[in-house]
Parts: sequence; C-alpha cells; structure tokens
Amino acid sequence: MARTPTTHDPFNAVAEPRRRQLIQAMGEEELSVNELVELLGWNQPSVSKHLGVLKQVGLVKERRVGRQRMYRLNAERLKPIFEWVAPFEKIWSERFDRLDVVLEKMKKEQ
Amino acid sequence: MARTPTTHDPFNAVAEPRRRQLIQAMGEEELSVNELVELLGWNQPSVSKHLGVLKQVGLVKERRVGRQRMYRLNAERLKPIFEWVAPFEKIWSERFDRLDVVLEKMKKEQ
DNA sequence: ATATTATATTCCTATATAGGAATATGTCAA
DNA sequence: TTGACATATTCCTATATAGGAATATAATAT
Repeated sequence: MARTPTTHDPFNAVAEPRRRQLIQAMGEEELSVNELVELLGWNQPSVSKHLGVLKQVGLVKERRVGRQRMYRLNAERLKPIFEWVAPFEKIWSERFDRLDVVLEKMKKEQ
Repeated sequence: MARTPTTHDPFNAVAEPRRRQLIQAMGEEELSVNELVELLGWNQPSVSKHLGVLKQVGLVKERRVGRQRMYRLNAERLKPIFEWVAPFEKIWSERFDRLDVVLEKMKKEQ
C-alpha cells in the first residue's frame, strides 16, 4: 500500500514542497495560471497539475474569466493542520505556564 | 519522480496519519515500543517502522533502557510546520485586524 | 547455554505519485 | 474560420512508500 492520496488529505497535499510554494505565492491575491508560471518560474503544466491537486483537496478555489482561470487560496482547509500542530507549539515556546496541564488537555482533545 | 522522502522532511513524515497518531500518543511522556503497541493496538513491526521514520527525520528521540527503547517526542522539529501554517490562521480567524498587513508580511517572509 | 522478552529488519507487493514531453481543449480576436 | 493565447490532460517512467509476514538481533533471566 502507498500513502493516502494527496487529493483527499490536506496534510498530504501540503507535504509536497512545490505545493506549499504555490499556496504561499497565492497568499492573499487571486492569480491566473500564467501569473503563477511567471512568479514561480516553473513550466505551465507543472503549475496546472499542482493547482489541480490543490483544487481537488479543496485548498484552492477556481474562477473562470475569459480564457483565464483565476485561483485563490481557501485557507480554511489549512485549519486541520494548524489545529493539529498548534498545541505542540507550547512545548518549544518559552511563554507557557504549567506544561503538564497543556499536555493533558492536548491528549484529551484527540 | 516520486515524493521527497518522509525521512528527510517533517511535512512529509507527518503526512502519514498513523505517524500523527504516534506523535500524539507520545505527547508528553516517554514511552516504550510495547507501551505504544498496547496504546494504539497496532502490531509491533508497524510501530517500530513508523518510529524508525520519525527518528530518522528527527521527530522523536530514542533512549535505550535494558531491552526496552524509550521514545519521546522532539517537538521542535514540528516548528517549521507550525511556522508555515500559522500565518494563514489569521485568514479564517475572526480576531484579526488589518488583513492586508498580515498578508503582506506573510508574502515578504517567504 | 537456553529460553524469554523486547524490538528491529528484511522481503515482498500494490499503489501513488512527480516530472517531462507532447498534445488536447477552450476562448477570444481578426 | 483561422490563428493566437491560456490552460488542462494524457502518456510515460522512476521511485518512494505502507503494510503484511517472517525473521533477525539484542538483552535479560534461569
């Protein structure tokens, strides 16, 4: 068996470095495929294919404008990742009180 | 070409759901392999193999005690994931001021 | 020395990619 | 309708798994 498909799980989709770049490149603004091609310097099919994966997993939304397709980030899909990793931040961060409580809560929550 | 190895990149290592479980199971306390086997209900080789990956990528530390091997989380290795995803939290969170500033900063930083 | 306990490793297989190259599809302009 | 532009898709291949089964290694006890 191989890994769970990138097209179903945000964790997996984001495990690919180029897709993280793509997500970050979009940031706030809606961009066309060509704008992303220029911005990132990849070839067009690469950009389209990675956008396809991100779209399937729901990390980006697409809007058609003439012959262009505008993509924008759907940041809420990143929420599960943030929520999974955030509790651990307490561990390496200096600013915490009562580590034991934090960790107990963390374990209870999942 | 396939994906970048799970043994080199925390994002990739954590893309596997069972490894996330494992990390969470360890949480605060150091646990032996057998304790993890019982806790998670997997077979022993599965636990050992996933621990092996986590160890290679630096997400856990191992300590030998007699015939046992005690594993504990090295949470700092999760920092890059937190730092990558955290800025996006501003987007879906209600409690933010001046989204434009946040996003501009986000883009500048990488 | 031998059995037992604890854990790691090896072998095998099905499968999911990521990237390159080439091509197809869709849309607009003249 | 023909060409140019914008984007998606298909085909191909090398490779990295994850899981199961069986086995190996290591350490302790008797």
